[in-house]
Amino acid sequence: MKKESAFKILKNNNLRLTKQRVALISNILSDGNRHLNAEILHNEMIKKGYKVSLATVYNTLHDLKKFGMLRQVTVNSNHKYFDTNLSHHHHFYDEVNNILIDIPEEQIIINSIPTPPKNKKISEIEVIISLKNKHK
Amino acid sequence: MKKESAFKILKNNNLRLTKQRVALISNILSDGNRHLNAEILHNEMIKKGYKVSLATVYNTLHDLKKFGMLRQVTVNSNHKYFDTNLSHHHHFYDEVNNILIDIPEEQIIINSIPTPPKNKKISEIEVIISLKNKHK
DNA sequence: ATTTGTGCAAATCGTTTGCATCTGA
DNA sequence: TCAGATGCAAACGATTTGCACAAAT
Repeated sequence: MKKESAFKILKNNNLRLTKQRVALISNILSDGNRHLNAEILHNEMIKKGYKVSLATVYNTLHDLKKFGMLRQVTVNSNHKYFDTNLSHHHHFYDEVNNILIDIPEEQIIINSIPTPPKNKKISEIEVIISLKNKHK
Repeated sequence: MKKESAFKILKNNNLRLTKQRVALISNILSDGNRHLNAEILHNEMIKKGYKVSLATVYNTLHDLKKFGMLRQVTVNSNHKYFDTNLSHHHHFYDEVNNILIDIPEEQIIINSIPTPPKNKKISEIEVIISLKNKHK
């Protein structure tokens, strides 16, 4: 099942089914909604015994992003993640632990939106709610 | 007037009034709401004939951020700016030209906000509306 | 005189690239 | 067979650090 999706993704985009790509994609898709970056993913692969280079991890992440299989989320101020949750949604950003937490789209209702500048249109609305620890 | 604010900021935070810091802060504050980064600021200073090193620019930006005189904004996916507009507000992000445009807080009304996870509280809500060019 | 800041160059971090080699179609 | 992919190491851009020198208190 996991393998099948990896196959399909590669096939649909005329990418060769290399060992590395299949393994990477399977791993990315294997575990629900995740927020990962190249380093995390690379470490996971090594730990699981797959041999992949960091460069290939970057390539594959960018391929998947290009084909709309991953979304990229950046938060203040230093961290960049690829998000395997493709549904439109927002994020909590835990400032203390540096992790993102999904917020389903319907939990944030925006009632008023400014008009975009001339000749521009909205491509995406993203809400990031930063979190700090309670009390203190 | 500009100089005065620079003096005050430094004084209030026990920073020495060095030529470089005063010049940098004056420059940062001189021109309304801006979105700048170290490189931009450094170039401006050079162009205006002030001698400041890039390292000092970084130091000063971070000092000001620490003291709440600047806010840091990051957007997908590569650009990090220091925002001299301290009032709470949101941003358009022009994907084509890589620039930020302020949105006054009151122009975005959020009607429903999810409950933060246990033991966390909201420190900031940030909305980034990405823009692409119309038609096409 | 003492402490703090500055500037430079070297170091670091995450990411990208060039290129020789390998591999899937 | 051979275009496309991989892995490595070198290159890169943004930021940071270490240290000798300079300036502020």
